Amino acid sequence: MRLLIVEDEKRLALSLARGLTAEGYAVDVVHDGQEGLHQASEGTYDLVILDIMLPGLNGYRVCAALRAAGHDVPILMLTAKDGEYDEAEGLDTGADDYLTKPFSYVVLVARVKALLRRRGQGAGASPVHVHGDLKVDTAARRVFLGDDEIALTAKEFSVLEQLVLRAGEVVSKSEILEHVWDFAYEGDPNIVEVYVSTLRRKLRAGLIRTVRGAGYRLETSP
Amino acid sequence: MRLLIVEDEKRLALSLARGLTAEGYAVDVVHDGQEGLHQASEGTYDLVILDIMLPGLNGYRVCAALRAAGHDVPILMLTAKDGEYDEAEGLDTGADDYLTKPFSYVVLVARVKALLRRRGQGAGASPVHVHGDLKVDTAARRVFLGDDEIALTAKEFSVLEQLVLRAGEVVSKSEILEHVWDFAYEGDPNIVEVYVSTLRRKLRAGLIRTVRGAGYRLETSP
DNA sequence: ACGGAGGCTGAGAGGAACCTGAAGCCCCCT
DNA sequence: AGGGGGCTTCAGGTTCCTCTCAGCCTCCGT
Repeated sequence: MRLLIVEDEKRLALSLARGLTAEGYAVDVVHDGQEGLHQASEGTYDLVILDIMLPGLNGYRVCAALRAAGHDVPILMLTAKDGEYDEAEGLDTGADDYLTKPFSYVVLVARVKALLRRRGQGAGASPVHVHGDLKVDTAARRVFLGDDEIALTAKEFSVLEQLVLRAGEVVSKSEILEHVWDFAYEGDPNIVEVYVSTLRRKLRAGLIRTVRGAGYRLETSP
Repeated sequence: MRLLIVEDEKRLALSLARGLTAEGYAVDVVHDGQEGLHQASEGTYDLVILDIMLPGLNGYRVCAALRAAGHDVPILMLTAKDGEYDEAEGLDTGADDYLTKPFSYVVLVARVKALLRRRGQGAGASPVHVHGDLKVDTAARRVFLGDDEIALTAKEFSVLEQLVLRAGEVVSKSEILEHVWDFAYEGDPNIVEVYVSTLRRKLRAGLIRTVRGAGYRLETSP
């Protein structure tokens, strides 16, 4: 993880750099806005820590210029004293977060980690199950086949979920019934077949294999 | 954000609860120390407001017991008259802040916010959430869509906040109810739908997606 | 090859889940 | 005490799920 610190107070910059290096990040430091913009534009950083009061080009400008150029690197703004930071302007220019000096070192590290985590969260944090080109995100309740999102109803999703959770194993119809419906379900057990049929049509025929007399199995390898 | 008020003066408790509810917090009230300890031990509160003079078990005891049990929820102590509060004892038992009655409403709210903010920082939570052109600042309780600030009421904001905090995931109606209203909420669950409807009108229709049979999901990518 | 059990699937009735405009209530401010 | 804003309830309307049913297909044992 590479961080860029744009901060003109050399003592502070150095101390931050030292600390963040100790946390395991690769840290570069520049001392004015112009240089900061130039460096950050390389697009090789995972996060930019940006002071607002800077010689040359102030933090807002740097931030706005980066966004205008299409960079979506996370930006953490630093502001000298309470009130200096104009929240609306900060948000407008596209900063992701801000910290008011003086801040504790612990807080800074926490924010940096939070921003990096948030950024990396596109797919990582939620329980996502992948089997071949099938991707099932149980937190978002979304299903992808290759690049296409497949729209499933609540029951359809729940049935698929049962199969995915035990991918490669045979799951019996009664197990699916008990988990997706109720233990007390009184209806036609055929309902499971109906949903499997729908899933095959919406996804791909070969994905859910029937094991006669036993149940269904989600294929794990193509 | 869920708050617990432990206060035996019913009039005061009620008035605090009312005001804090208006600020957008979910508030529960209990009237004696025993019950307060019990409730707070559930660990579902983000902050506890604790009177010192209480029937059953006084505030110091409740506070100490909570800390002894490993709970680090922020605690704001209330004390009847100047001098009653023994600062050393309060700090010893692990309170985070205290207020001397009579206090103004504004001061109370400010302290509550400060404690919650402080906690949020330590945990690495960041107050600004950006998803596409939607920007939500949970500390300032402000919302921007593109360049325009959107005026939201307390409840509207709280509902949106729940969705933003888990952007991309499905949040069920009952989860929203429990966090924004109370566990004890007896009203029509349809209230959530009403607020979602309002948010869609004030923000943009496509932003909050209904996941039938499951809940709502804030869209993260266009 | 044949029969039967197990499995598949299209169609449609019925209803659950959801949306939203309207109206009442309550609190607070003037 | 009047008015306004926010919160909540309610009910009508709409969408689209769910489940049943019935006929057909497939597999397997004899």
